[in-house]
Amino acid sequence: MLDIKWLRSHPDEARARLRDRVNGELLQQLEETDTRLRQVIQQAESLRAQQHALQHGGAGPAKRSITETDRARLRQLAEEAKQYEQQRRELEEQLYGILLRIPNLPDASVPKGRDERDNVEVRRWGTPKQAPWMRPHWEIGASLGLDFERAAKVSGARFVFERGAMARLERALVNFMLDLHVQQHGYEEMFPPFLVTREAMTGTGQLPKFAEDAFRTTEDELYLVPTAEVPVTNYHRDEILDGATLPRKYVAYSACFRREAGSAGRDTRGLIRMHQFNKVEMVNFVAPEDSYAALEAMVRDAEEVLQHLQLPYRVVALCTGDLGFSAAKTYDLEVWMPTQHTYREISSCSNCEAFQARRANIRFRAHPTSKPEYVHTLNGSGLAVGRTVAALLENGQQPDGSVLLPEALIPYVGVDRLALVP
RNA sequence: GGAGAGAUGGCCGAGUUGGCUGAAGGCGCUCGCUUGCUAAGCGAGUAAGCGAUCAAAAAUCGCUUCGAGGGUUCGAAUCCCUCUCUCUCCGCCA
Repeated sequence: MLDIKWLRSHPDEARARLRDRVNGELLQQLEETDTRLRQVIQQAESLRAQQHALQHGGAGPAKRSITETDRARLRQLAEEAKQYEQQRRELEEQLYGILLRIPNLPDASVPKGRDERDNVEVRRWGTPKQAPWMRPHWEIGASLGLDFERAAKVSGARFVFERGAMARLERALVNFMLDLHVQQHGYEEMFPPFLVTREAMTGTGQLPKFAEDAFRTTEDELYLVPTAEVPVTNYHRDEILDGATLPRKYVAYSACFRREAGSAGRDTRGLIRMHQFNKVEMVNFVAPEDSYAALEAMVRDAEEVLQHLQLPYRVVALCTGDLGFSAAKTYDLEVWMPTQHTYREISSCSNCEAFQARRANIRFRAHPTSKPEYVHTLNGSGLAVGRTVAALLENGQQPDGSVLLPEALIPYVGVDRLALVP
């Protein structure tokens, strides 16, 4: 959510900076509603002030005895004030509804552009391999413990069973990533709930605009988390944090659930686009002046996972048109996929500035006596585990159909290669 | 799921015959003083949000907020209703 006061005083700048992200009509509606609301607020408050003046008769405590004429007048004032309050509530709701649908402002450093083709590559690491004999990960995986057919029988499309060493690899990756971030990068491990309320989903920006992407339980109106970002960011909802405790860096594993509405036909094979996948997520709460340095650090933290896994990748700065709803700036990490001859997203690290903090009401005091201000929140995958498995299979495959595992993973998996499941 | 108790400011905790309570007291925190360190002591201060005046800040004025929503009343932390959450006991369960 953007700051209404800022929008009020910078209508033209808002329009210009949001041009690639929102149509101008919404901003027009916002201005009109805001103007009407402020008129109504003034009228309602002046009526209340009159009421109080009559009750108190100047300074001091309220009068215990009130004359009949005053009482009649007060009754009338109360009635009028009630009507304005009603209008005020309605307008506030409207205004809030509009604000919740306006995406974040891109930072000045974000490249201008319409879609992913305008994203800017920042750097590369590792040497991509490709060879004619290499096979896509779902083919290699079929004999190594990836079972999509039975998953379809049990759960439908876009689910998977993993068996044996493959299942162990999945679990090993989670542990490896968590250990790395906790031991080397100073994160605190957190284990979050996988079902969250509508308020939590609104706090991070998944709702109200993207309801069709989420799985929802109908009885209780709880949502399956699409990412641990949702529970972990909302962990500090409605809190005023002590500035001395910033930055707070959390890392959490969670299963992630996404309906993938609108992506029919895309990435239908393999582990790339699932309804359920595992992810290790980093979340930072930082003071505003530190958030861009924190974003760079977070990207490096995610990159280090790929480096330990010996997976070639590149870092991409998303352009204004490709930015997610809540993000002011985002770097994607894209891992090399030999059989697709391209880099595929495996991590996304974003600085949301105060956008989520304003929605979720997360503030801090720089000093014990200073006014509360909104924190900046950041989140980044570190990494998406399913896609990491896919990348390991494709990049580590051998001509005999086995898969060599990177050194760093061997203690976690217990073997140095995935070989045929008998 | 059944029965009972509760929800007040950064924290703890008074206040339930409706008005003088935005809210006692304590802790914490900030500033100052004091004691040769530490600890302690003394004094002052210390909620948030919104609106108006203002170029802006500061300041001032006004409004709102005692879990949430609604009701009674000129007036509600205090009375009534609904909901949410927490705690205790019972049941069930990994």
